Amino acid sequence: MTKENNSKPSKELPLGFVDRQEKELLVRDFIISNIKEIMIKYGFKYLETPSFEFSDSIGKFLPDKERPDKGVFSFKDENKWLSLRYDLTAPLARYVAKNYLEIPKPFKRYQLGTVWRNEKPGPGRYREFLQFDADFVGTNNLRADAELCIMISEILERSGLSKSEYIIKISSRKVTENLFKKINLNDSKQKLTILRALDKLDRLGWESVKQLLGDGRKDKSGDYTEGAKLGSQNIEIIETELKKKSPETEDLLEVLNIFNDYKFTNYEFDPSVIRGLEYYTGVIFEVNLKFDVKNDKGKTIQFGSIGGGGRYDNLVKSFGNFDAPATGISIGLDRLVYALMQKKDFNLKESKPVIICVFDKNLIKEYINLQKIIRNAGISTEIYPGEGKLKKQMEYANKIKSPAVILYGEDEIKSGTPIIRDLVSGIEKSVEIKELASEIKKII
RNA sequence: GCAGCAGUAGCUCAGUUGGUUAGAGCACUAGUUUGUGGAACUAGGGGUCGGUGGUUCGAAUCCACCCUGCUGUACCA
Repeated sequence: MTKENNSKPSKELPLGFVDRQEKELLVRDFIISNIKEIMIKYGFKYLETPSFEFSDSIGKFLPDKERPDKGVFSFKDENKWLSLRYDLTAPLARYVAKNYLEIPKPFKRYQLGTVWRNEKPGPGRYREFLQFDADFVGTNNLRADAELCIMISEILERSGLSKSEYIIKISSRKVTENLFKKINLNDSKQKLTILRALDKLDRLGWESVKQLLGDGRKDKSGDYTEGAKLGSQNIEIIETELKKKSPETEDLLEVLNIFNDYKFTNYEFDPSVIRGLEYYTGVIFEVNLKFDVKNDKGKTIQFGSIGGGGRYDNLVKSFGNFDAPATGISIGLDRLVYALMQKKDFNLKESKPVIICVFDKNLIKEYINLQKIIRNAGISTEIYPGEGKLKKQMEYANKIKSPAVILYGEDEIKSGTPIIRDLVSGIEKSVEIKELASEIKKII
């Protein structure tokens, strides 16, 4: 791939990292501005925490305790290990534990920030991405969980999705706990395997999931996954239980009541929603898109959910002295943007300045004057920033999709009437300087 | 991690029984137009054919290993 000699720096990017261009960034900014507005409306505080944390601050919650560093980027500073954060929830728990006595209880905060994961990237998934989190800390009230779902719907709809294009799937850790009781299962390793299998239901379907609950499954590339080794009777019990269309656990019944009070309907109970396997303790939810997402070659890809969350009542406690139940939601903003851009033409304003052409360097004062007049009128403009002939300047204007060019050579300066060339129609118009700005506005 | 497919110019790709200085379209540069973009025409630059090693008189082409990318799968706190 790299054609450089070893002596030259590589122009390639590390695996899973990407450059992002204006078009995408503008859509992202648009969504962020919606989020901020809605967060203020819902009464959340804005917080920022650093990109790095001590590794054990985020690592002590790793489910795989034998390899605490797997999946994160870390380095050793003096004698301490630091890691780039892999989510915004662990830093929040750390922040709450650190500032517990000062903050209001319950504490509602939202955060926007880049997170990093040292794992294999997939379609629409990178190793560096922007996340949005909103959490309630210090309350058991299930209205918090319900309101998170309602709030995220408002964000999605404000950003351009209709009700038919997304759904909030909701379940509870308690659903699967009851299930394990029913089949008399205590082996925690086996439980984990079962949860992981069920989590794949919407992607793989019942046939494959039953294989994963039993002996194992071979995927279409030929790779084999070991199963949970359940007997067929237990598998059937699981299937019947999970095909139930309405929830039976108390927490979910209450959340559904609250949804009803809010007249919120764009959700569905789905017991196959599992999510982050270890620290969730109660209600869990997932935000799913209901349309196909394609990659840049036009192929439909397995996109998965764009976010989710749930109740994690023991996370803050694990830091030490303070016990605070909590619930929160995370959205992968870059993924949301990626999907949204396929659905909708946002037509947001890119930078497309009117170009003032330079006929002669000695006339630069004249051009600065025009530039000042046009910019003061609130119009994006620039004096051609390079060097070269008029043709080259026109090509530049065309390339950056400039709406118009200002021609002001010796003749025009003599008469004090610059020419505006409309780059879409090609029509040129000679105008008085005092009408310059208003004439440009007619075109753009 | 495992598996399938792929890697030839900036981009999209052509290039089979291995044979001279490796091609096209688009893009780029200059000109046809000493002050006019998007079209056309002319000319030009750009590649140790992902890398290393091997087989051979001779390798983009065959073999081995490695690297990178895409897709699926595992993991995803």
